Amino acid sequence: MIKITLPDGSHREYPKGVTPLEIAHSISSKLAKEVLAASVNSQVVELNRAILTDASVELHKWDSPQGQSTFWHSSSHLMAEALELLFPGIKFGIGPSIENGFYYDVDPQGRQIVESDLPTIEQKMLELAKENQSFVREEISKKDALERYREKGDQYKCELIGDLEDGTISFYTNGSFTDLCRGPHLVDTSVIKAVKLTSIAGAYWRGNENNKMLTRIYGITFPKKSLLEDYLAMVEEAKKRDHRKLGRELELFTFSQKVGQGLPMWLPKGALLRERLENFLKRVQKEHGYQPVITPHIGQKELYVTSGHFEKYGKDSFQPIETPNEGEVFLLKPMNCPHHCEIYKSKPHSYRDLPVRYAEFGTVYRYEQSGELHGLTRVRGFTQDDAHIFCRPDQLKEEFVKVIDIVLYIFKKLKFEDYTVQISLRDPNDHSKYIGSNENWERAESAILDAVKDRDLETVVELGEAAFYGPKLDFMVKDALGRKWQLGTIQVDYNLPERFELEYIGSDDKRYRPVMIHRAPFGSMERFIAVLIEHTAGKFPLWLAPEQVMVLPISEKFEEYAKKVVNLLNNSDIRASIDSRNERIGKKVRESELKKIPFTVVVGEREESEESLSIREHTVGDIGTMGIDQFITMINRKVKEEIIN
RNA sequence: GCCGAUGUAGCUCAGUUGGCCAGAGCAGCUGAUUUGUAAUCAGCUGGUCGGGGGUUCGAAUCCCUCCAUCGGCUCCA
Repeated sequence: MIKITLPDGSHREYPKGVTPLEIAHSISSKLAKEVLAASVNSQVVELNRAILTDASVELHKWDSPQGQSTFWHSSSHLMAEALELLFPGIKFGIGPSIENGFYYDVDPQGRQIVESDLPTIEQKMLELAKENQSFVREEISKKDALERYREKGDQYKCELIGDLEDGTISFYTNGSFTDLCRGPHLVDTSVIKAVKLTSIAGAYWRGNENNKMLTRIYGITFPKKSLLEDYLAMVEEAKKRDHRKLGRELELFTFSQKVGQGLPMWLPKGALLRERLENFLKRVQKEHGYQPVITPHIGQKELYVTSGHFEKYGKDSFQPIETPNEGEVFLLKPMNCPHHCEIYKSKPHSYRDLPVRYAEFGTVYRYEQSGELHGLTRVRGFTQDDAHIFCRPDQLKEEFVKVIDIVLYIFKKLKFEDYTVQISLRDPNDHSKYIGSNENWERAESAILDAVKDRDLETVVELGEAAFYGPKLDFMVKDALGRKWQLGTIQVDYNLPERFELEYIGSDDKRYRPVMIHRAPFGSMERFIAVLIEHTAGKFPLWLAPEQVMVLPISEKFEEYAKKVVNLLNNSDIRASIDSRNERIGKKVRESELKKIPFTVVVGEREESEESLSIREHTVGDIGTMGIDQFITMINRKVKEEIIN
C-alpha cells in the first residue's frame, strides 16, 4: 500500500500502482467524470499514470489551469490527427496549449491550408473525438525516435529530437496519429465536445525570421458546447471595447491614408482627453521635483552616432533628412534622451544640484514594420511622457524607488489595477545585442532588483527583454482581447552618460559621472489612452471625459434657458454643451448615452420656472432634480474626489 | 518585413455563377411636428465600388500590381 496526500491535507491508502483516475473514483463518481489531469508530487501527469510511491496528489478539473492546458494540449494532437487525415504527408512543427486554447504549426508541403478549410477540420476533429481515442504514452530511445521521424521524413521533429536528452523522450498516440510529446494528455478524446478553430496565420519555424514560415492554426475546445458559446460571446463583447472602434465612435482620433500609416491624429475630443492626462502628469511631476524642458523634433545624425542609436537602428529608421548643404544630415527624433543629455551638458553641475530631472512630452518617430502597426498601441509617431533623471551613484536607488512610487501613484489614480511588473534583463546567451561594459550592466541590474525588493513589488523576470543600453522595469497590461502591451518603463543607464561624457563636480572638486534613469509612466500617450479606452470601454471618469454634461432642452422654447445653464456650467470649468436639435427628448437622451457622456441634463418648463435641472447619470438613469449651483457643486466635488485624493 | 484574410456613401452592411442608370439602415440636409428621459414622420443629398493596369461587347464581380486595414509571426530605442 502507498499513502496518498490530498490537497486538503487528508491521507488515504491505496494499493501500489493506483492511478489518479482510480483515486478520483474512490472519492466520487462525479469527480471521476470531471477530472482531466492530476499533479503527482507537483508534476502534472495523465490520469492513468500508475503511482508507485507515497505521493501528494491533486486532481485537476476544467476549472484549473492544469486541467485546461491538458485539455487543449490533447486537442492540438486531435487537430493534428485530423490534419494528417485531410492533408496526407503534412509535416508537423510544435503544437502547444496556450492561454486560450492551442495551436499547431504545420508545413502542408506546398499545398495551402486556408481559412475556408477550418470548418472541415473542425468537423473531422469532432468525428475523431467521438471515437473515444485513448492517448497512449510510450517512452522511447533517442535513436529510435530519430529513426521513426527520419523514415516519415519529418524534418522538424528530427530537429526537435536533436535537442533532447536521451532517456527523456516520449511519444503519445491517439488514433492514427503519433507525436513526439512530453505530455501529459487526457485519458481519451471523448471529453472534447466543442471545437472552434479560430484563425490561421504564418509563423516562423522556431520563432526565427530566417527560418521557413509554417502555417499556424489556432483553435480552442471545450468539454461542453455551452462553454464554447459563452467564450465566443465573451470575445464578441471584448471586441466592442476595442479602442480602434471606440476611438472612431467617440471621435477621439483618426488615421488617414494620405497622412500615412501609423500616424494618428487627435480629434478635438481626443485632444481634450489627452490634455487632461498630460496636465495631471505635469502636476504630479512638478510635485516630485521634475523640470519641464522642450526639445526639437529632429537632431543631427552625429547626436545619434554618439548615443549609439544610429548604429543600432539607423538602417531600420526613417531615413536621414538631408539639406541643400552638402553633408548636413538630420534624423527624426526616435527618442528624447540624447537631447536631454545635451541639455544636461549645457551647464556644469555640482554634486549638490543632483538629481536633475528633465521632463518632456516628447514626440518621437520610429519606423515600425508595417505589419506591426496596431491602432494607437503601435504607431510610427507618438508622444512619450518622458523624463530623464541625472543623479549621483549614491542616489540611484532612492531615485529609482521614487520613480516606482510615481508610477504606482499614477496607476492608482487612474484605477489601473490589472498590470504586471516585469524586470527586463539581458539575453544571457547573447550579449552582442547590447552596448556597455558588463560591470555597468551588473550595477544597473542590481539597482533595479534592489529597488523592487525595497518596494516589495511582485515581479516577473524576462531575459532578453532589456533595451540595448540597459535593463528595464516595465509595467505590462493587457488589452480587451488579452494582448500584452508595455506601458510604463523605468530604465537604469550607465552607458549614455559615458557616451555623452556627462559630468558633475564632487565635493572634492573632482569630476564624476552621473547615472541616468529613463522613465515614462504611461510609455506613450497613444498607447496609454488606447489601453485606458479598452479598460473603461470608453466610459471615462468624470475628470477625463471630453464632454461631461449634455444639456437637452425639451423643445425650442427652453433653448434660452438651456444656453444659460451651459454658460454657467462652462464658467465653473465644467465641459458642457447643448443639443438643441429639433429631435425628441428620447432620441437625444439615447445619443447622449451612446456617447457615454457622464451627465445628461433635461430642461423644460418645470426646470426653467424653478431654475433647476433634471439630471440623468450615464448608465444609471434619472437621478432627480437639483438646483444649478447644487449640480455644479456636485460635479466639482466628484472631479476633486477622483483626482485629488 | 513575412503568412493569410479583407477593402462598396461619414458609419454598419446588401449586391446570386461578369449584364439595364450600384442598393438599404443610421448619420447629414430640408420641411412638418414643439416634443419630459435609449430611435417622430416625410422628402432630399451623398459612391472615381481602395489606387493603377489588364481580360472582355460589357467588370464592384475575373487576372496582375500597388496601397491600406484586420488576425498572427518577427521586431519594438
